[in-house]
Amino acid sequence: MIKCIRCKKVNSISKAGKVRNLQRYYCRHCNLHFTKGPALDKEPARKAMVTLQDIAFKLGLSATTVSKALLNKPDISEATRKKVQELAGQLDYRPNILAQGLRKSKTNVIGIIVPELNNNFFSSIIMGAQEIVSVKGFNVLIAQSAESYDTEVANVKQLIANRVDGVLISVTSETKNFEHFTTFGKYGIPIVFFNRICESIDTPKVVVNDYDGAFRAVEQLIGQGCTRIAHIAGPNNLLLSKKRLEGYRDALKKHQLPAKEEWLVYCDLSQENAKACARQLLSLRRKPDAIFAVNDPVGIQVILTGKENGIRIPEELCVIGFSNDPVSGIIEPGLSTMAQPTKEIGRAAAGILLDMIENKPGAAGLSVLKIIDAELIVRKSSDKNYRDPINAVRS
Amino acid sequence: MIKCIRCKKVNSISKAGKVRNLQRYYCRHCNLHFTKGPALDKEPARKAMVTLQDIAFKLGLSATTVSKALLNKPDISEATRKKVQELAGQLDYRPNILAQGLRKSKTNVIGIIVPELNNNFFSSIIMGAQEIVSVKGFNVLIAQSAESYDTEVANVKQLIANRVDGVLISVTSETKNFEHFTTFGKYGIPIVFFNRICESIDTPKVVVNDYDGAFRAVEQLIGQGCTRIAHIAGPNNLLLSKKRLEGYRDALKKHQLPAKEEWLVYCDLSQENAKACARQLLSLRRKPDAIFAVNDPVGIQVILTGKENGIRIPEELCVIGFSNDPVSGIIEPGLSTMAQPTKEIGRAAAGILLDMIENKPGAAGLSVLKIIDAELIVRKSSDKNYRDPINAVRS
DNA sequence: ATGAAAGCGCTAACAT
DNA sequence: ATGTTAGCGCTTTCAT
Repeated sequence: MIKCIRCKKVNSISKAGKVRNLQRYYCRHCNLHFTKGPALDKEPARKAMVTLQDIAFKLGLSATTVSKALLNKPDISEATRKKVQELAGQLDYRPNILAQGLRKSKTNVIGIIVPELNNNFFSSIIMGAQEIVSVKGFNVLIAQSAESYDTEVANVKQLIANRVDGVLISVTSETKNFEHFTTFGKYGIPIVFFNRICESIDTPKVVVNDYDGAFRAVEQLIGQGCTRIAHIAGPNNLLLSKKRLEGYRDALKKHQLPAKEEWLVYCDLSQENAKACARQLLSLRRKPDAIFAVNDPVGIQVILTGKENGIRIPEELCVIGFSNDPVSGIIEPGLSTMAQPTKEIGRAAAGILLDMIENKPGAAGLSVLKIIDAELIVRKSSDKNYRDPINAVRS
Repeated sequence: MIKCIRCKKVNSISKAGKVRNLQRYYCRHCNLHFTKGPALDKEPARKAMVTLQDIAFKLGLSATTVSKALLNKPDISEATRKKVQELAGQLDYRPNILAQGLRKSKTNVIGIIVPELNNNFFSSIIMGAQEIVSVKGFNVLIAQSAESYDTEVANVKQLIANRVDGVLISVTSETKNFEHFTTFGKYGIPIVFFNRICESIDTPKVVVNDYDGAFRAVEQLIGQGCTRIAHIAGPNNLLLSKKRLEGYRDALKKHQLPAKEEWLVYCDLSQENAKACARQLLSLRRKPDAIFAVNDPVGIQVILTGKENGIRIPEELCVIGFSNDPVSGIIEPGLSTMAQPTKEIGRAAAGILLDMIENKPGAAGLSVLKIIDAELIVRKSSDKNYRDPINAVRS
């Protein structure tokens, strides 16, 4: 009797043709096709991994000698070293990382905690970090907090259980208590914060110059003649929100522009809430003529909402964001923004973390703050003189 | 003398204020701020991880008994079990995953090989997979092939060296030889292909119905009255490219529309090449009145290129893509597409992989093909009757 | 119901 | 220059 390999049911199975000479079946319960193979030779030829012992045995040496030879220790004869390395190559020997880790209390794995993997900003940073650590033989374990404090606490436990050698962290938008991160410290696991950092923990941090970036963004709007400039800020517990808000306020102050209470709204960074914030600002009696959004996804919602309400951008409303999401270059009008060099942030954070992992002793008791400049990118959304490309005029 | 903790230089250091009562320094060479802490109590209070031994000792038991109690083995008295579990909870005991793995030859880690992390389609699939495997206590190791065959081969080695228990794979657009994947089989590591699958390896696969999706996409264009329908296909070694091409051809055939040679171009899926393909099609003397793009990123380049050339979409040119990238709903005009349920793909592939990992014996010698339907989403790019939202008319 | 012993694969300390 | 011993933390026989 043929059973579904998923649900084990028998009566939902029907034959479904043949594939490469094997009878194919279909389980309508699971919506699953599967093939019953020729039992694959019973003993599945499952090659065991090659170990030091294997090599030692074949060469009539001890495992120790082989280990030393492979690690290029000085007290091994050239001849032996060569023999060993050659055979290891032939057999495609890979040291068992678990055994190594167990022995050395070092896993060669770093963890990364990000709010959301599914987000260009964070995935790019991860790529940058991976680039750096992989050349040193480190693997990356990614943990997603999904912007949830509870999940973030669980992430910490997960990474500790995995005995990671170090962790890169960008905190949740709802994290106000940072107690859980100190657990890493207790176990001597170094951590580096990036982007969304925790001020109160004395450990290295990598950020862009949020204050300066915001300041310049707002000055760009001012340069367009905007005088009623609103700001959709991020959650107040995020330092970057505070810094960008500060930059916004100081830019207005410098140019003696009003900073009306009603022109400042806080957003939890969710798409829905961003839209709500945009609606709120755009339905004001004393409507702003420009909006500085705490980040691009929010800025994009502003543009979308503006368009839905028939507001002409940039003529009636200038918009600028922060981060330079790829969508910003595609949406129409293009969203001006302060670009963050994501790969570089990832690389910098990873570099510092590796330093800490490698110079354990020296690294204790010092804290680094690496500040990377953001770059202004002006697109149509905040450029009243913007001319559409010539060849598009025809349309 | 204060040295930079990065470059170790002494003469590029200047004082830079105080932070939380600590002297802050700045290295102009590295553009780095750092603080010299109070040496953090010399012995950094670095708590060692709690082990079975620790618990056993405190309770006057053997490690064996503690292990059994924690694993809920039947031959332990209720009283002991309770005592042990309580203390373990108090001490926040976490079994050492490496030791467990070494002992059981099982790491509880699955690998995922994707072309690019920085891509909504793949990152969403990873999220779906992670969701499923994490509840069973598995971790995910992500390897990026960067669309490079050589990197993919390296990824395989990396994952094997990490002794992963199973692997989810979506192959590179340039992978023609699948030899390297058989290495997993040799070591008894189960693999599941998704999306970009390898036909020739007898192992489970999860895909959307590419043929049917393409067929319906093209029929949608035909329903708009388009008769000169072009296709930007994917690399020919990808099965999904072939299937979508087939669906395209059959839809044309069914409706007795011409399938001109010059209306079919192949794209390597890079943004630059996509743009080039779009240009090529749009500069034809006998210009197509519709383009079916193998995926959304390519479709987006078609729209962008069309707009650059003053071609009105959808009036002069209809466009449809595949996958439903978030950008497709934002670009103007909105890009019609066949949506792929990414999370579901990830979940399905992960579920099958876990089955294989858990029923090692039963799983050998059978192969599953799970086909998920794509869903047609019509947006303005292929809807000649599209009406802009009423409240936008004002603009 | 409990524990002693062995061993997963590796490496560092200590002989020889 | 090579090998012996021991142990990282855990689980699995196999006693008791």
